[in-house]
Amino acid sequence: MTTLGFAILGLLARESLSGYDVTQRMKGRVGFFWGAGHSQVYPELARLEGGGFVAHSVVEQRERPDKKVYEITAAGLDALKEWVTQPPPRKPPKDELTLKAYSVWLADGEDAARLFREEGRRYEEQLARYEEIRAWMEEEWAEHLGRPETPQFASYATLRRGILYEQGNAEWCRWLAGAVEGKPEGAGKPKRAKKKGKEKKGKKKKGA
Amino acid sequence: MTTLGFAILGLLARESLSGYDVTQRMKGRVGFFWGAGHSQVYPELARLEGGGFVAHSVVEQRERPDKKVYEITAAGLDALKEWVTQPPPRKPPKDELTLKAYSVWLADGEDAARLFREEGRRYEEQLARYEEIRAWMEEEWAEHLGRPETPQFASYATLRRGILYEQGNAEWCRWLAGAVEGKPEGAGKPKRAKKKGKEKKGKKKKGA
DNA sequence: CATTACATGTAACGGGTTACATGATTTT
DNA sequence: AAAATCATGTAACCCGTTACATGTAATG
Repeated sequence: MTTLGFAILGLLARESLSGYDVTQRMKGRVGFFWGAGHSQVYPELARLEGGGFVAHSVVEQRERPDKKVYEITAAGLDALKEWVTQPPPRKPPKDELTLKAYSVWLADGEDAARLFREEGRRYEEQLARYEEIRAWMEEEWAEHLGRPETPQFASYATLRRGILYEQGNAEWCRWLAGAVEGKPEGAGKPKRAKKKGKEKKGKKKKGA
Repeated sequence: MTTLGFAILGLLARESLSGYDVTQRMKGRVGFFWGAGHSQVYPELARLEGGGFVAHSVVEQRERPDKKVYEITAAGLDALKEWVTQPPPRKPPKDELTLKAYSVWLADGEDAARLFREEGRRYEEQLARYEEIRAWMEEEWAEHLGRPETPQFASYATLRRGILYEQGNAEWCRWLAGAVEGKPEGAGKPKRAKKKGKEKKGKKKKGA
């Protein structure tokens, strides 16, 4: 069973959904950090059904295409419960922005400052959206949030993870943007019309 | 050009390396959050060479296999500089632990608390390792850390990103472990019939 | 009249992981 | 003698993204 399978089971454990609906939640990835397109969802649902973890019933609709509504089975619930408390394989986080930071010493200071200021702003925007949802949850779901056996509590937990994540990113971007600002010359500032004649190298790279 | 290619160029911009050496840095992923095995590195180096971004020279060694030492070219440096300040495609973070949290309402409270306490401990361990490196850098590289044009500064920047990341994870795990602790048993349904043995008693004590 | 939403699939491609393959030297 | 380190590659497979493919019905 793949992680995507458990992601889908996690949705179906809360409510029965069509493949289309599952795809919508996966796109929005609100609350839980995983994603998938419909081209992954439909085959995975078929696989889950083949394994007996879900079952579908066709719902006929007037003036709309018929849809298959998937429901989690007892076996599916068992598998999901088992999986939840199993420690996940920890894989190194891959973050392209951090990778860029690793080579930021080669870039022009203003260009770099612009990048990290911009990215920081986006993280802050996402953070603001999360904080809104959080406020809504804390008001609307007040009774559930002390009860870890409710799906509302679980949603709140993933949201808090998201908030910490965006906060960390935003803070780091702000710091880095400030640090590289006003950095002395770099490469290709003026529309690459002409090459820089100046070299700032005090050090030289080795190699043959 | 792929992200992996830029990751390798980022290493070679600092020092010339053999494929084996590149693989070692990629495994350790210290400082910069990307990873790759040797089966990815060797073909990618060949592709980079085909594109004129790197060049190799064979270094013969007595009592050791010969090695190809790769050096970044001027074209490679240009491509890397160009890439550094380009905004990366932001893709939804995929985190399996957070996905588990989304379904934590189905799990037994003690099992869940154990998982998140354990994971939290690992994040704290990684954090401690990073803080050590940080202290070392701040002492050893004191002069470089105010100079964004040095590779040392860039390494320090990625380290700070790592510290924030681990802090966020650790804090979240601690909070969640506390919140699910003492959760009433049998959340969705009585469990115990399908447990594959009760090994939970012996809590692997590996303290020393 | 055109676009978006609803609704479900398959196919091609690319990147990443694991396994296959070889071989010398140093350490345990 | 066995295992780890140095050193370089290829092949198979899995997962995820993008594109191909089809069709109705609200909405603007």
